Amino acid sequence: MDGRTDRAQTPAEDAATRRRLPPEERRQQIVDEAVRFFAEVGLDGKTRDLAKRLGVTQSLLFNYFATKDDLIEAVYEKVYLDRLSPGWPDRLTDRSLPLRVRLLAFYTEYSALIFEREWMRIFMFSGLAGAALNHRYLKHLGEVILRPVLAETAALARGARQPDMEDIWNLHGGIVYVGIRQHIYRMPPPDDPDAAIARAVDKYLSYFGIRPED
Amino acid sequence: MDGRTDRAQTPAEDAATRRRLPPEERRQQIVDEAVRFFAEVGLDGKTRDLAKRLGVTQSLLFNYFATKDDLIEAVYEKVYLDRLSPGWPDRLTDRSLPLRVRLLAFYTEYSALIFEREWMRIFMFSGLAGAALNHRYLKHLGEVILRPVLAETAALARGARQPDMEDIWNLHGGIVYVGIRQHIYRMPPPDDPDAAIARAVDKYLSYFGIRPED
DNA sequence: AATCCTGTTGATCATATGATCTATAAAAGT
DNA sequence: ACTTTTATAGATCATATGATCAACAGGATT
Repeated sequence: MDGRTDRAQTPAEDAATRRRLPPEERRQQIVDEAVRFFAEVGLDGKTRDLAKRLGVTQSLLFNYFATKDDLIEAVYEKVYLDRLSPGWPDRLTDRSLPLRVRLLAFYTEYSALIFEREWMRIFMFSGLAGAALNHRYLKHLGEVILRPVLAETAALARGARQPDMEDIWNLHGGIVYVGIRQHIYRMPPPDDPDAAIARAVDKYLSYFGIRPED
Repeated sequence: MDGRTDRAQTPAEDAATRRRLPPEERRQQIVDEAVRFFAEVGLDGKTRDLAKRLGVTQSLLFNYFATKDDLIEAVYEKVYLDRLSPGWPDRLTDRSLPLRVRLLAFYTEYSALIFEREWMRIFMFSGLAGAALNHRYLKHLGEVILRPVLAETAALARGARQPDMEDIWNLHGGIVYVGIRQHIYRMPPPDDPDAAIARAVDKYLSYFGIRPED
């Protein structure tokens, strides 16, 4: 043995992760790590494994969350909340700008938010589990984003072709699928995701005879 | 108590599920039910619950599969196998037919195969779990379906616009997303899925200046 | 420096879960 | 009818897992 005393603050322990944190801070720390953890291994991840990652006892988790389900609920809220900015409906319907510009702005920002491993995977896990928040989110998305997009498209569409909701879902799905490929199936991302999005939007608009400057 | 003897073949037991089946038959029965079961509850479904569904002891499962992972592997094989018919590459590149006809035929048949709850959910669960078969399938799909579609599109594209692989993935993703919405997120299906597919294909073709008769 | 509050640990419980093994009984062979 | 074979059940094991609780110790207050 070397001369070091062994009453040590174990050197393996992260210096930044000091013990005895204020409750709110600890709670956030737990939720943050839980998001990463459950996103990786799925919602059946074990509390002991999560605790190990946190460098904390498994029993501590139950000091902050009465049950594992409560913890998962907190993960859902952390992940789902503020993912749909309240400003978008207005911006999507701001007819002082061409629809193309509006759609590109929306999907560029939105994809930056959702093409993220944690979000994509938690969303998928929770969807498969039939979580209520998942349904609410999709309903909300349909109402505040997709339906306005439909209305804007219909207003500008020229020719006999009129969009229906299925067309909007197709646009949306084609774009979201980029993130699914990357984060769920772990395929390599496109060279230029923004370019891919732009082409998807252009394909969509041109199908309804809407020009870039419309 | 009533007068019935209790040595009964329990009336609850399904008459069709007679005991002591020939091994191959029993094995298939187990895999078939396992597909439904794991598709519903996820790959962390418990062997005891599966056995209960089968009206069989939990220990019997381990007579047919050494481990639970082996059973899941059998589920994967059952589900993944024969999902990509070997005839499609030839049919997709058969230039005696318009590309539109070929694409519609493919996606109509393909969607009939994959817009199925068991497939969709097992595919997603296995993708999230990082299963090797999932990667292989997607690689295969890219090689035998999407790449030929790219080549066919490129051959017919008029104007400056040339398709790249991302465009094909976008077409594909937009269509597959119909199934994801329906079976993963449990949203109501489109009124007419085939019509939705046709519009997706038409949108795609028209973007590259390909006419229906090309 | 002594005291108090409470965030954290360590031991532990009850149950769940994958897996094993022997006894049973259904069918096939003779 | 008797024997043999083997598919299946039932009991059981070892470990994993969510959850509980008393005891400890960090750090603020006095």
